[in-house]
Amino acid sequence: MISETPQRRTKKDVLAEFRQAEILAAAQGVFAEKGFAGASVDEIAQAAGVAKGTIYLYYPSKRDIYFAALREGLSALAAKTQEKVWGAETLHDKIRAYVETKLRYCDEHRDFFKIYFAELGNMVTQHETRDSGFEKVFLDQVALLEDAIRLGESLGEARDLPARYVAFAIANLTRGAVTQRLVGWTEGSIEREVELLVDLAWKGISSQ
Amino acid sequence: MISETPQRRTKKDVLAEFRQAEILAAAQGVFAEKGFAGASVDEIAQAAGVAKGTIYLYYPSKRDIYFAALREGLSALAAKTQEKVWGAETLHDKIRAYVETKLRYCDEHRDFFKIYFAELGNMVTQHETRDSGFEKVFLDQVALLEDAIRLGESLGEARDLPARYVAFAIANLTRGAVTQRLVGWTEGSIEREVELLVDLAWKGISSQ
DNA sequence: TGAGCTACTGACTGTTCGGTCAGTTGACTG
DNA sequence: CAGTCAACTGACCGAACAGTCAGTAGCTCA
Repeated sequence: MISETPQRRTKKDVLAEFRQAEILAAAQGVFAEKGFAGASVDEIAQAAGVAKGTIYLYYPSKRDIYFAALREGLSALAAKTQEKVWGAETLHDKIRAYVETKLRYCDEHRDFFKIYFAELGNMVTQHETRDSGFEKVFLDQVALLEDAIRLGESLGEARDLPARYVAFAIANLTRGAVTQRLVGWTEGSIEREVELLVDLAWKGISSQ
Repeated sequence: MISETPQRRTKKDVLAEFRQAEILAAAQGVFAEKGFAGASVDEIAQAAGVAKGTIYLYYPSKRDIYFAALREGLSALAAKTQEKVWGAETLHDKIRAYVETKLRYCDEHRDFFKIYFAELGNMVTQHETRDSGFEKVFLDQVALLEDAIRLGESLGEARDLPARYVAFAIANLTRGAVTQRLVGWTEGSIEREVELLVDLAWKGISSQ
């Protein structure tokens, strides 16, 4: 009996996790298409193939679904970016790793990125977003670059510049490029775009 | 009688314009603080010091107020930027003019910029925005830079690069810097920030 | 002074939608 | 097969809110 309880519990949890993931995926699609305000819980339920009540068995509110969708994609992206940047040797390669990871990830997770960038925009007006520990994840990404640049400077790879500003600049360059792809203003191979962006950034910061 | 009608009409129009502007200013404040969805028409009315019904005497819908607020600031910004960029001689000065105008304007019209950037973010998810002739104004700004860069290339000021990409890059750099200021991640004098950004961009694109 | 007119008001309406909960289904057990 | 239980359902509720319109205030002009 004592040994059975944890087993059943696990089985139940697996099912619950499956449902949660199912709902989350549906929600991501709907939010990406209509934005937070434009999406209704009924729509999400329909997309997930369940009744509205079921949604509320797994998430306490609409906002929670939204943040869950955001958090899921965001932490995966952050982890991947960190891995790639840390794995690169030189500053040049680190910058390429940063830009490339974001651009590729965007191509594979368009829905997530739509939500992500819409939310970044809303952070300016809606304060709620900023208190959700979500600002931090974004700033951590910048810090990743900042550290790399500091290191590069000390090794003489880059000229002496305020690392924080430069890190923001590269992050902004990348964010813009991704946005333009999402909106359809830019086309062409990712490789070429990465090349161009890294080239620009590198010329801007390298010590000759 | 025939000569009186246009006079009275003018007087009436002046009053109407005044009210419109009054409402618009109030709306800008409310939208900047709460975003489109978060703002209610009642709130705007209260901020403007009029009853809700009055709002609807001057604007047909909430969306229309929003777009009016956006359009007003946007066309002023676009005009000013164009003037400054066209007024500059060299490519280097044109880029500085672009960056500086935006950063200064942001400082003076924070409310407008909050709405502007929130909307740029929402353009990714909400298609309505994209059909409102509003996308064009943004792209025109980029085209301004693009032309300058093409000219600079032909004069040997800049190395040979796809002008459109570079124009987007500078626009993104600027947009990011302004966003960071709005959110409070960056401080310090505008002059210094302009210097840094232009320096980075220029090193990136100049022909040695 | 009072008739006419227009800018303005704010209570009201219809609708949308987040969230609830009494009831149903179906799997499992003894 | 009957009984139990948990996952699931969807009609329902109440709040929020965009937009309306009958009524008021106050100015103008005869």
